[in-house]
Amino acid sequence: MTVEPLGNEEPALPLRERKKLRTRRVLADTALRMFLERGFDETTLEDLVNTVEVSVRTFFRYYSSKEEVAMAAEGELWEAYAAEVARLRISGPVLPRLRDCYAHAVRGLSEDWAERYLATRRLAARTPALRVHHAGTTQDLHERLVGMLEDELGIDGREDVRLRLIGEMALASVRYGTKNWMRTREHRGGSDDTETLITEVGRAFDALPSALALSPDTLARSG
Amino acid sequence: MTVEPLGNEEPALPLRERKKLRTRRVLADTALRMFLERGFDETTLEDLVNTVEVSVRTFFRYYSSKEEVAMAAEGELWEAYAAEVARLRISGPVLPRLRDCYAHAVRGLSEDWAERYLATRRLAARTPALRVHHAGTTQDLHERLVGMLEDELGIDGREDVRLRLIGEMALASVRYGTKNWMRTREHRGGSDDTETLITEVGRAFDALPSALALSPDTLARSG
DNA sequence: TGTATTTTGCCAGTGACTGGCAGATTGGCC
DNA sequence: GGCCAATCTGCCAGTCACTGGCAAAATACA
Repeated sequence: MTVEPLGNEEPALPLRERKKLRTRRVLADTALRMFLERGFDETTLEDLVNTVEVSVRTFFRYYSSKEEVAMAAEGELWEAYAAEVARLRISGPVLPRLRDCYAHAVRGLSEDWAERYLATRRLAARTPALRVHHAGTTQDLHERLVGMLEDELGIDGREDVRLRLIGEMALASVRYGTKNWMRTREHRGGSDDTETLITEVGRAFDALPSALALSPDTLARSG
Repeated sequence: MTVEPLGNEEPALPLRERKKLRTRRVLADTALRMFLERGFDETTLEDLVNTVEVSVRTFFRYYSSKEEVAMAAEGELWEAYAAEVARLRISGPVLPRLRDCYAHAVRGLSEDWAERYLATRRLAARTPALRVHHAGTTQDLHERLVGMLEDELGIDGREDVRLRLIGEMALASVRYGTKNWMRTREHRGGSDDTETLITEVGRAFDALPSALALSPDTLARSG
């Protein structure tokens, strides 16, 4: 493998684990770069594994599909977000807690994550297959989050849809916050991407109640 | 093709068109039946086209993927829904209009649609590939609906997210209304499925404002 | 009945993905 | 350092979804 070491991180892990982590990372980075350069559909899996110098069989031991390796950065975010919500003990309003979980999750990711994520989402925006994959993983995340919250709060979703609606709101906030973040980064490559993303998503979260309250004429049941 | 005529419908259409419509329909019906019996992954496309007695090449002139033919009933619904919203001229509250569009769309579908749709959703519930496809088409529908509404209302989504939130609300209502409908039909095969579906989705629509209003403690920004 | 247009079937190919098995690499133990 | 067990990797052969091209069949229309 033509890879230089990634520097000092987790010297506690055994060699084998570090090597696996590195392969996983190189696969995702190389895939993202190649997909951005040549296009997702135009780049075959064989192109990728030849570049990284692993076999096709090995690739599928790290990622379950071509789409998954392309969206690896988003996968990291969803995992971190779900992990934050999993360790949540709730008392009080749910929505701001979900907002904080998102912020914590993003801050816990590696330093260059934001840049990779921006590139990932730009790629997905112009690749139908990745948009579908994105929609699927987002839906799965929603199910996981709501399921965990229902367990934690002892709520039966069959009878009370409010929690599910809050889940939709939270995901909508993440969606539109991220969309705005991408827009701000559209014409200028800025630093401090991570905090900007958190700010934008947090803004979308905070704007939710007022946005809903501000449109009684459009939201109200009958005028 | 071992197919009996479907009876008296649209005698105005030329023979060729009727034949195409019938092939399209037989493909979807047969696919749904085979997928339900043997499972989606276990049924190959070749199994399907052998049963219907068309070539693989012909299949792909009617449906763009194995997933699409499985979800054909949902595709009809999305098309009808989008068409209703397209012809909408808005003055007043948006959400109830979207609810009515949905009801009109469902009522305009063929008589046995509800049964096929129920079977389709049950199949999707146990088939990961179809859940992903469902998430993708739902996302696409959302984009289409919001785009049309923005054009109609002259709203720029970059500045005003409220319309997009209303779109999310509408789709959430359709989701949970449909889920409840599936639940009511779970243990008893009932007739009048179409009106029951409309009722359930309408109930979800109508419950939205109160559901949001009823949970100030969980929705409010800070207590 | 003849002709133009559309639809279909066949063929050969690409590319994503998988199971099985042999060989290489690593971790733990002496 | 050397050895065994566990794990990881690469190769092979195969399945299946999906596609372009071209010739044959079916249909519309005169």
